[in-house]
Amino acid sequence: MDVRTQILDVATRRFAAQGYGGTSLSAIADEVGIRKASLLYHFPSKDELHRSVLDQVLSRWNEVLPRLLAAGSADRFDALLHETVRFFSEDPDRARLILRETLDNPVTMRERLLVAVAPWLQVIAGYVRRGQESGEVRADADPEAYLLHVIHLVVGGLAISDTLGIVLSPDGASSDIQRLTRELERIAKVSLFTDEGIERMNGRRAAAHAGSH
Amino acid sequence: MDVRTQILDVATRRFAAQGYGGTSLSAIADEVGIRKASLLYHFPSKDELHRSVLDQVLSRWNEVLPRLLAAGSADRFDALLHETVRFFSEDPDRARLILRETLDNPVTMRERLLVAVAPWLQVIAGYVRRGQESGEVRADADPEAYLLHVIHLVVGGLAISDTLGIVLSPDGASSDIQRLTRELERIAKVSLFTDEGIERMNGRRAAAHAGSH
DNA sequence: CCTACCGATCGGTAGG
DNA sequence: CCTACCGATCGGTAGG
Repeated sequence: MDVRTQILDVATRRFAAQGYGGTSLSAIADEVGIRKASLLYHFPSKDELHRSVLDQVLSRWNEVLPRLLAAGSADRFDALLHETVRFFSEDPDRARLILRETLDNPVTMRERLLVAVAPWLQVIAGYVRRGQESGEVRADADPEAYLLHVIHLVVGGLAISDTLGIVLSPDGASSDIQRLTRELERIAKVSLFTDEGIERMNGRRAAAHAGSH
Repeated sequence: MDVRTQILDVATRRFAAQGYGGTSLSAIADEVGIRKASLLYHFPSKDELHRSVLDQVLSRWNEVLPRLLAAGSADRFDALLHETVRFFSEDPDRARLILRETLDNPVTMRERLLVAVAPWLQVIAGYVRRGQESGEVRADADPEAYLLHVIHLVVGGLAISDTLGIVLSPDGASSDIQRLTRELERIAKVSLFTDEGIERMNGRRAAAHAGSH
């Protein structure tokens, strides 16, 4: 692995764990095994390094998302939710970085959200509204507000999942994360769909499975 | 207002906004209008000041919570949820401080949660289980995991509520926070109670209101 | 509550 | 990728 990638990896972990202000360039350089001055040859400033770390995380997500939206399967919501959970639980540092950035630089993050999140949020909200017309989605749900809460539930929840897990079993079993994510998906689904909608969704999935055998 | 209280107020706001590492003692002292050395007369170290800020926030919450649990009204859950939302939306810095502490010092926060949160979480989880037996609460809900998600939904959601709100309406209307909290309470309730449970709850509330007139 | 000062560490530069 | 070094700022102390 080349030095640049090593620096990005270490910096991602450190920024996620201790934040921008709590991480020094020397600490990153030490862990990589080079001098601070050498790090500043690859990234001209601490700010540039931080930007690169964020860009890397967000671009990975921008690769995954359009593929999910384009899939267009019958139970699109199910797949979208599950893949989002998988993406952030695969590496919780992604979630921690986004959460930290939202706390540290709310103004910058607001602009980024407006550009990167708002458009496809409107698209999914459109699906939700169509679901309300057909009776599959609860009539009293607020599509945009609901989606924002679910995104936050996933991103924020996985950012602090190990801390939440400890309350379930003080010895810290790894099964706690599973228990938390299963309940998270239950909350997200049951607060969106009507009983009729859930039945229809299960019916479609059973049909799809039967057809593929 | 005495100097000590002024220092605590300014420090609370700064720690919530920029975190521990991103806040300097000089910056706090400047805003209060004293010298850094004078600040260190009232609080012997930055760490002590930080501890005092956290203690102040958590002790306020420990005043409110037992009163809510002791109330023992029929729709206890409704009141508990609503008051928790009110407490943190009254001053979102409380939520930001707790969220930051969870990210910065997960080990310390885990111990604190085990001591301060786990006991009464078990109590409320007991209520939820009784609700499952009587059919008011959904049978497939995981009481402890559910409660942790709702706590996170409230605390984390209010910590970043202004950032989430901007996606709803780019000009940033204050009504967005209302829209978000209303949807938050809807998600929390509908994912916990069965339709029968909600009907019973509304019935009880109507009866209570009629009785009080 | 102040002035004056401390060593340590910060991000960053010069020059090789 | 290194050594050597910069000014600025950090948390904290001495002494009044």
